[in-house]
Amino acid sequence: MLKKERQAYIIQQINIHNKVLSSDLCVQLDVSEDTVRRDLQELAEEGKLMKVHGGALAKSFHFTIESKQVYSLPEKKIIAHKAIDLIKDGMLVVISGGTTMRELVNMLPPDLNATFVTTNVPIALELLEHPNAEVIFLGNKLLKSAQMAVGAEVVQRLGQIKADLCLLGTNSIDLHLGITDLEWEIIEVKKAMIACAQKTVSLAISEKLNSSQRLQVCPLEAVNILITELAPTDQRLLPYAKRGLSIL
Amino acid sequence: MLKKERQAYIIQQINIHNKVLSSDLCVQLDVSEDTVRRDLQELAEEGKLMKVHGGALAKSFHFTIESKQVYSLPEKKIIAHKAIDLIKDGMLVVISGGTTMRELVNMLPPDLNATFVTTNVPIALELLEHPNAEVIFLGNKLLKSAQMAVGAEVVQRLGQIKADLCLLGTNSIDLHLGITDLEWEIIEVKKAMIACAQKTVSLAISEKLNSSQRLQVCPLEAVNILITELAPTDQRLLPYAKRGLSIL
DNA sequence: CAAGTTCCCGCATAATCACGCAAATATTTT
DNA sequence: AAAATATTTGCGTGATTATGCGGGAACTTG
Repeated sequence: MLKKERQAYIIQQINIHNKVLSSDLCVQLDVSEDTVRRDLQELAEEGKLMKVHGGALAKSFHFTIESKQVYSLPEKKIIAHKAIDLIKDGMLVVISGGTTMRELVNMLPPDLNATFVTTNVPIALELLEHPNAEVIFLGNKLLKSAQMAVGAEVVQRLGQIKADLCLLGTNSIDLHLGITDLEWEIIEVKKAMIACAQKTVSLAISEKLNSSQRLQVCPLEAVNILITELAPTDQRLLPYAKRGLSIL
Repeated sequence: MLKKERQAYIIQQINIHNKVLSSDLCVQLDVSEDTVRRDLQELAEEGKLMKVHGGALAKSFHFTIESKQVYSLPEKKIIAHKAIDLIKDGMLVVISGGTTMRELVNMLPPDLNATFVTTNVPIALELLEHPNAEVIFLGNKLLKSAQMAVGAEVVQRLGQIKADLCLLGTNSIDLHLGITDLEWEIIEVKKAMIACAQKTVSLAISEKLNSSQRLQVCPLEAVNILITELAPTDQRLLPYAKRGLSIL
């Protein structure tokens, strides 16, 4: 096999998977690791990839990683961390949008092998960076304000899914109305998300507690788990625990 | 055996296998390696192949080795600008992915009132920034390498659409196979895009001209308009014009 | 911090290449 | 047709390139 061929193969792999491992390549290409490393180095010098310990990454991959880290409130990280523990290999997870959710996707362990269903464009993009996640985007008309797909199509297709988990970014939650939101079209989708999942998890910063908007997504009883940045024993969470929610 | 014969044979082998080894050729042609090397050098000077250490590669091979462009080239801006003129108020436009297309979306005039259909996540995100564009994302399983939705669902839903324009980011186009691409799933979607639109526009940097990949998206005749960064009168575009494509 | 990878460096080997020259072949001129 | 000229080819030689291997440094991970 010619050197250029090898290098073309490497680039191809990079374009598909966003990364390559030297150890994989030297088996696939049937050459020594040194040769692979030399190839990677050359390609790196030509600016076609980014060499890292153990292999190489697509250049674009690195950029998106660097350009993240902008919207990271420490509270959101805590919440995201708690929620990630709920996701196990093989699960089908429906997730909504929001910056907390983006943080969560960002922090997903790379070896996690789960399938994610979403209607939110930035979330989908973030999920695509994950090496092992399978991503399903339920599309239709996109709502600009929420950067997500909405409408009957989406609701209908959600109805055809049986998910293990529904992770809901939550704008407002209180004891009377449960989860509420602003726009009719968003509510319809969130309702469908909750309906199709076995367990519903609400992710909310503590400041969103005890606030409400006009339209109800679901009553408090429809939520199984509530995650905030607070300790589960915090005073403010007590009323929610009494209503039967698990607090994390 | 005559020199011309030998060289014709070499070209033939290149066309079949996309590569030749000097060592193979000197056995097959029963000449010394020097002769083979001299032939390859000549053919390389004529631009008919690409000489590398140990043999030669098809010219088209050169393109598969190019990695994703991260920054937008000025050529892409020229192309985007030409394409934008084709989009009028009230149109339904199907658009594929790629950096050129992203450039295009970015440059859309803010007062344009059109509807866009896409299956590409970054494009959708970009379109959402536009104040007046209506965006429809056809979703399903997402393909990581292309950051786009693929599969039967998408193809089927494209079939239900009647679009005015299909803007195709083009990886490879040549006179023989028309538009070609790398992955099967991408081709299926692009085919459906072309089928549902009244006019198909191919956007391609001139370096993509006369290159081909393994899988055919559509024959040249299915393309109505070809846009490159070159002047429409450029020599390199003449053969395409003769085949009935409008050149912009 | 300790084990296991991965990396880097220099060297040995083998393949490939470039160059000059002379023999063979083709082309042109006389 | 013979001679002169030009082109092509093969081979020898030495330079260049590609690759694998060993050993020690550097990094990763638990």
